[in-house]
Amino acid sequence: MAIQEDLSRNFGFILHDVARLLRTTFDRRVKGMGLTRSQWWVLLHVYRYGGVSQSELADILEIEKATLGRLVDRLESNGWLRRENDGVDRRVKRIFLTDAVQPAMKAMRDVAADVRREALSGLTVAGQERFVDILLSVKTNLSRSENGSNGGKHTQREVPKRTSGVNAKAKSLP
Amino acid sequence: MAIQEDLSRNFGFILHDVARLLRTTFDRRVKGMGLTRSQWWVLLHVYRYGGVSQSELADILEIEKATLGRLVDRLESNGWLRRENDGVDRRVKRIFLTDAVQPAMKAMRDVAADVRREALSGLTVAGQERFVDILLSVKTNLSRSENGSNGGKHTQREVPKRTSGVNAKAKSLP
DNA sequence: GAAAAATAATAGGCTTGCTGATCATAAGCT
DNA sequence: AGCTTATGATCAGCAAGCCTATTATTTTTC
Repeated sequence: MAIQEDLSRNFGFILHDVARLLRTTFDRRVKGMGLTRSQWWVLLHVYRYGGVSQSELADILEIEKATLGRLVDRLESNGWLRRENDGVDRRVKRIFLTDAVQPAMKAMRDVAADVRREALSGLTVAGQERFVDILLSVKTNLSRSENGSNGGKHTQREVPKRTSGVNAKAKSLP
Repeated sequence: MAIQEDLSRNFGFILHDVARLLRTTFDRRVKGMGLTRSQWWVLLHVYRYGGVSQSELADILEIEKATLGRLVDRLESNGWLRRENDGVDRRVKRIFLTDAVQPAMKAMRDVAADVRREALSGLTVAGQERFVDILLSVKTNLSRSENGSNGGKHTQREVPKRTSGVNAKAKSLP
């Protein structure tokens, strides 16, 4: 009788569970579109910050540079984006989307919207807003606690600096 | 201007983010305890369902049998648990905790409680309850939508069947 | 009772996280 | 200028998800 009671209203486990359910539901529906969720997430941010360098992008996505590197490898070899050497700093490679990307991103976006709508069904709009408010406050709490105890790294990041103005079109999403 | 507005109050992305923050905060604090979060999660359920078979456990944890198999490999080789052949069905291997496990599990549990407390700080008890209620309703929505669209698998699972009564001590947690 | 179907565990391959190390290139400091 | 330090990208190795076989063994069906 010990654990079951504990876990059934334990917000940590439930949150973990809901996040996973959200992920797997999405993944199941986009399987076969040629893009994984992580890859789509990368593309979404390259769209927003076109011409970003890999390090900047890794910072934005809050993943390690090595992890991003392999993601970019796959995305590049599947033709979704290309790397270009920076003209000034020869260590830097900048990322640009290819044109092939638009329809797939639109499709993924639509699936995401569907899943969200289904997940939130039954909640009033006001209830959804309160839900988001709570999530944001939990996020703030955790970010603060991260700053307090560790050596930094992902914490206290600046807004990503747009070092290159190239491809800085910020229009509506594909 | 397009994406940033969309994502900043997009519950899917925020939830994903908060769940990750929760995971990484926990992981950072238990690093060096000799157990990962996933391993701890396995042990927790073996504690609850002692003598469970691997397939049953994979069902309970909602992970693939192959994934669990490798987790159990590592846990076994580090001495946290042992496999025993079932006396009746020779395909089955049952999992039992070793005694070494108690202190580590207690420590992990304490960290989890700390992280939860920090995450929820600023919310009233009633607010926390409402939060959990919303999460549970989202979970229900997603489970339903999963049942509707896919071929089953993790969906519509029965309560794990206790085929073996061995080690069925359900006492307070370590 | 024997063939067919189902189930338990494992193996192997792929993705995506992490870490730590390495290499080339820039930047900073006498 | 030259030496040291910092940075950008990559590599290699581990963990833990997924998926699709494969191999024993059981269960079901005829």
